[in-house]
Order: sequence, then structure tokens, then C-alpha cells
Amino acid sequence: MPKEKFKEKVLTLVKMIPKGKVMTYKEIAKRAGYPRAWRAVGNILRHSAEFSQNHKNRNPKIPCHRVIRSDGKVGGYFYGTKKKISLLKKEGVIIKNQRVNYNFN
DNA sequence: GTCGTGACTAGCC
DNA sequence: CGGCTAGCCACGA
Repeated sequence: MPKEKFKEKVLTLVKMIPKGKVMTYKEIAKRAGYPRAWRAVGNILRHSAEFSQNHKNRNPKIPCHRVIRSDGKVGGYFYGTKKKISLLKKEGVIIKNQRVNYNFN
């Protein structure tokens, strides 16, 4: 599995996350084929966001805010963690004391 | 080609 | 619980 494919897969998976739900970096990496590439996932997402901002809205927008950490913490966000939390709350995700109640079906 | 970095995780104290 | 440490992978300089 080439890494380029990995990146593509990661982005696709993130895009496939339904509204009101979240997914951990670990799970995404695992589904993408590299169970231990969570770090890279974060990097890719961040880079994607940067690219997105660079090219305004010319590229497929990715709901990076639906990606959280396995610890239950929200994690980071290119536009600010607070913004991420706000968005998640708006979508119906339960967040208590900066911790996310993530549940896969 | 090599090195440093990070939107992370699991394990140990 | 909370803090610290080592391990992992892609990306950019």
C-alpha cells in the first residue's frame, strides 16, 4: 500500500464521517491500512487544512473537526481547538470538560 | 538523501 | 486521574 494511497484513503475516510459522529485518529489510520500511522494522519489532515486555506475553496473540503483523539480529548485543529469543540457541539457530539463522548455504532 | 517536527497513542510512575 | 517517555509514520526543509 503506497503512502500516497494512504493519504488519499485517510482523507476519504474523514470525508465519510457522518454528521454528529466522530472518529479517532487511530481508527482512521487502521482503516487506511497503517494501524500505527496516527501521527501521519494528524500531519496529513493538518497539511490538508493548510492547503485548503491556501487554495480557498477550490479543493474538496474535509470535515477535519470530526477527528478526535483516542483519549477522549478533542485533539488539535488548524483553526483552533475551541472552534473544533464548538462545531462538534453544534453537530450533536457530547463534550464534557473538553472530553468527547465518542461512540462507534 | 538525512534530519527534525507534529492535529497521536499506549504504557509506566 | 495526571504527567512523562518512547515509539511510529508521513512531510517539508
